[in-house]
Amino acid sequence: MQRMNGHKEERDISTTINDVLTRGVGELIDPKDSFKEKLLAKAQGTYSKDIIIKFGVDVTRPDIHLGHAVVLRKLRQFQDLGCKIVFLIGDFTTLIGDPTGKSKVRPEIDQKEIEKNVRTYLDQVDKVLLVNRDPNGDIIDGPRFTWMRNSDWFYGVTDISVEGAGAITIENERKEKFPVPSSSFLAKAVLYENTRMQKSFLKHSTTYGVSFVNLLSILRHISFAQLIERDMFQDRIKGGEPLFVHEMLYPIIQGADSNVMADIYGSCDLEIGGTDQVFNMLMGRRVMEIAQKEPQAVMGMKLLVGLDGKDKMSKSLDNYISLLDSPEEMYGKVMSIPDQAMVEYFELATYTTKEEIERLLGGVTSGATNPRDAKMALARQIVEIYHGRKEAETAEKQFIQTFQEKRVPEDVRVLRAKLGTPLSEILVGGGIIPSKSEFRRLVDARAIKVGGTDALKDPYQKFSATMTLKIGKHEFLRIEAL
RNA sequence: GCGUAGGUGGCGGAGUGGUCAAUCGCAACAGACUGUAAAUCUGUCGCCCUAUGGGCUACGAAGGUUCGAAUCCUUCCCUACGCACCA
Repeated sequence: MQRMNGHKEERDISTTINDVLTRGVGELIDPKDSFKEKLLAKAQGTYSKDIIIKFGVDVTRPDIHLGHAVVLRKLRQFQDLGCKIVFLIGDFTTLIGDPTGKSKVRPEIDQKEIEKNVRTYLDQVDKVLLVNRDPNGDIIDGPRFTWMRNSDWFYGVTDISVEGAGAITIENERKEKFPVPSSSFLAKAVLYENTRMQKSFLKHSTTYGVSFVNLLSILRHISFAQLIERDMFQDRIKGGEPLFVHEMLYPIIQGADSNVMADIYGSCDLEIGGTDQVFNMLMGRRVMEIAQKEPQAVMGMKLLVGLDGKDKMSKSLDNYISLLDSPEEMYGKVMSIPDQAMVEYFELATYTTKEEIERLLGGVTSGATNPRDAKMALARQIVEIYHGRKEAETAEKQFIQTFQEKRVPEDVRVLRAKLGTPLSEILVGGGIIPSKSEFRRLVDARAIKVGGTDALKDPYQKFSATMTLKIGKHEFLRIEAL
């Protein structure tokens, strides 16, 4: 009996693992299935080491959107299989700068901005992942999750400056204070975010530093041809566009990250990212091989298209659904995607089984199901994942009332203003409309409706009594007296 | 280092002394139609001003010529391509 049960479980685990390794996966590089075997062994309790999974975070845009969530949700599945996720915050790489950006920002300012972004980013993580936080809400090193930043090893001590001489001090058990020289490693640790530098890293700091010499010894194994074989680089060269050396170095630096992580955690078993990151992640394999370590497996997740149904979801194209969006916003945004994008959204953004997806979309093709209803099911499910069932139902109800029955929603944003203030001023001041010129255009286009029905015609109209405005397609707003 | 071609609005790309806030395409926004889908059609698309008009800021940067400059001159910065240098 027991033996049969054991068999059954084994098969279940194996199916689960297969599913985790395929669903939503665009590319998986795992020669000889060595990573898969680790997963199996872990599930069976025969693998005692941690399975470390690296995810590189770009902190230039801290909002997590549904596209990122595709990867995060995959990471969650790995957590459930017993793996440890390590976020590698690419703050150093970000700081070197995106060459397409025109502005030359001062590093100190940049560093602050990055710091803020790191916070924002990490604050959202537990929408999907299992993390441990201390009473202050800061993420602490846990069995299933931790994070680190590559500036920890790419900065040299000489890169550190201190505001005001002797600003940094340490205190011993006898409450005696000692100034810390700004050039010391400790000062660096204190300076950098005051601070959570990985304890394990601090202990071994000196051994993991990525010195210029070390970097060069890696570089001498990688040829120019290997680097520029990347599509993106080829396109640029053919297009007569500039390609800077540091950009070519990016993949290698990312690879060095994997290598350092393997030093710190004992291994770096898998790196996950979008399919657009596969080249970079493969470079991690290469660097690890050069350093004579077991190379990481690489998993490239399919890229989720944005609301336009064409380009990949990204903040810069403003075609994204943020995890911080309200249930109503989220629901509405999902409804606005083109029908063709539905399959992909089901596969990448929900837990709906393959069979269920096929059934639903089969119904749409045959005409038995209204595409709208399939999409509503999709929207409901996505909202449910991030906000819960109740919120999802409310959002759906409100969507129906607002857009199918054309009623003004009950809880809308409220702006308060003094009586007699021109509406234009209130809306621009409240950040609803970017400029007064834009306000005038909207008025001319009859795009602002009072009470949801009558178009506002007078651009100079002043605020006289509580009113509800509909601006454009989906912006509702109430103005109340101050 | 030398030479050639360039640097214009979110992107592509016109314009080479006044009629240029800058043709056009894409993107975006709004209206109509709809399922807040797609497609289509129409309008808008630097900022400010109670405006069929006026003002301000902008064509890599800084100066200059001119009544007047995105357009001419000078210097500087940046990019691509070629040559040279170096092997």
